This record gives sequence, structure tokens and C-alpha cells, in this order.
Amino acid sequence: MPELPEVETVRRQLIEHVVGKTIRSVEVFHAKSANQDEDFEDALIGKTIAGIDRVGKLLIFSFQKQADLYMLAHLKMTGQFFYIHSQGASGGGHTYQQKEILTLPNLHTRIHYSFSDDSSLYFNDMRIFGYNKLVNAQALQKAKEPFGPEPNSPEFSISDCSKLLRARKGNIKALLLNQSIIAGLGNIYVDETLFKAKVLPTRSSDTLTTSEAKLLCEAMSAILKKAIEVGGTTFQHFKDTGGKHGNYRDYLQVFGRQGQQCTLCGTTIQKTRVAGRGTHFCPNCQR
DNA sequence: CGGATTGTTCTTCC
DNA sequence: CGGAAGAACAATCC
Repeated sequence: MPELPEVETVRRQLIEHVVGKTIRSVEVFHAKSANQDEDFEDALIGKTIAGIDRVGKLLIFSFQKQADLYMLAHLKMTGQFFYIHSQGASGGGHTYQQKEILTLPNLHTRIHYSFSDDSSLYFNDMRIFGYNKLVNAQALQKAKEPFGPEPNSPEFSISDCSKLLRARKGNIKALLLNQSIIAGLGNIYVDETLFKAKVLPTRSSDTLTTSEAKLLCEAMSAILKKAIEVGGTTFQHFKDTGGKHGNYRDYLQVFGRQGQQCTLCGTTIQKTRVAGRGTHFCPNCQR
């Protein structure tokens, strides 16, 4: 369940490992994970990765001297990128302790990218909802269009965020999950944000006071920032490009804590269903 | 075996 | 059109 902090963690590691590298070969093990049409491999061979951007939970690869070629990568629920240094390399550089437990490619490997320096990038995706998809500049623009502003982006102030929330109807949880309103939150961080702001997930957003809405926006910014700092949250599937889990799970206040005591007031954390999703909250702290 | 899990999109209905 | 609710996608866990 990668959300903004997990995707950002992966993006930063990919930049470190694969930007500037030239693709020597591509193997697609599962047709649904890449473009449906044939020439995915051909289009990528010989290309050098120029940069990796992110919009919400969507990763965007660009290539040197290719103004009309981009690769969109969405992890959806179980997508993972794993990077493996060249086999023969020894000496300098840190070794990955996970190397022993990570055998690649494996059952869930959908795509293997091999670089000219003998290193490899693997796209694993157990449930095959995610994808690596080549698009042209026009399709890239179209793919970016539906996304709303991102928390913590300089041009999205707390007061703009607050106004945006209060202008809408419907329960606040559904609103925060909607990527076209604000981009990046998923089920985990929505529940954590609502707890921190002391707002019930079922509250209709037009009933939020200005101070509640501002508190909500500040809470989401702080939580996302902290989560990026500690490498994201691993609840079930998330792993970074070295196979390591994220450490924000140690900070979770409500997600997955149903039946346990609220860290603030001791009330039992409840789990219900809101906006079609498992929803965790403290019935005492959140109003 | 049934049900729950989740990010996103799509459909249906009001 | 906005919003709610459910389905679909896929595989795995309990």
C-alpha cells in the first residue's frame, strides 16, 4: 500500500541508483505489467534514464535526448522496485543485508531491466495492479492532469488547503482519499491524519470549522514529512529498492491498532468501514 | 470456503 | 454535475 511517502522513498533511491544508467535489455514476464502493445522492450533498449519525477503516487521516468518518451510507474498496492548492484562488483560501497533473502527474479517479478554496468532493476508486483507504461509527452500531460495539489508543496498553503476542504461536501475520509482534490494520501495516512487532527472520518467536510480544517492540513503535512524521513510505512507489502521495510509503522497511532488503547486517552481504538475502506479511529479523541 | 484486504477507475443511481 | 455505493481488477491471508 504505497502512498506518497513510500513512493517518494522509492523515487529518491531510484534517482541514486539508476539515473544516468543506460538500459541494455528488458524482459517482461507479465504482459499486464507493461504496455499492452509489443515494442516496450525495443523502445527502452539503449535509452539512458535522465530523471525520475513524481506526481502523487505516480512515478515518471524521463530519458536523455528523448523529449517525447516517458515511463509512468504506478505501484498500486503491491508493486515494488528492487535494485541489485552488478554481481561482479566488490570492494567499495555498502552491501545490502537483504541480499540473502532477496532472490531475483522471483515468482512476483514482472519486469527486469538490465543496465550497461551489469546492475539490474526489478519490478515486482504480486497482484499485478501496478504498471510500467511508456507514454509520449501528450499522454504524460494527460496523466498528470487529474491530480490535485500536493501537501507540503510550496504553492499549496495551509489556508488554501483549508478552504479547499471546507468547500466540498461528503465525508472527509472520501475527500482525503480522492487524488484529484489533494494528491498523495492513501488509507493509512488518511486515518493517521484524521486522528492527529481529532476529526472523525465520517464528518462531512462542509461542517469543518476553519480551525479544524487548518489543523487537518497541518497534520497531513507533518505526518507525510515525518513518514518520508523514516522511509515510509510498511504494513504488509512495502519494501524500498533495497528490500528494506519502512519505519513509520512504529509511529502509527490508529491504523491497524483496532482493539488497542488510544495513546492519548486510553479509549479502545475502533475499526469500521468508511468510504469503502477499513477505517481506524479513536471515538473519544476524534469528533 | 467465504470474506477481507487496497489504489484507482468505472458504472449506476439519485 | 456532485456525491454515494458497488464492482472490477488479482492474489493472498485468515
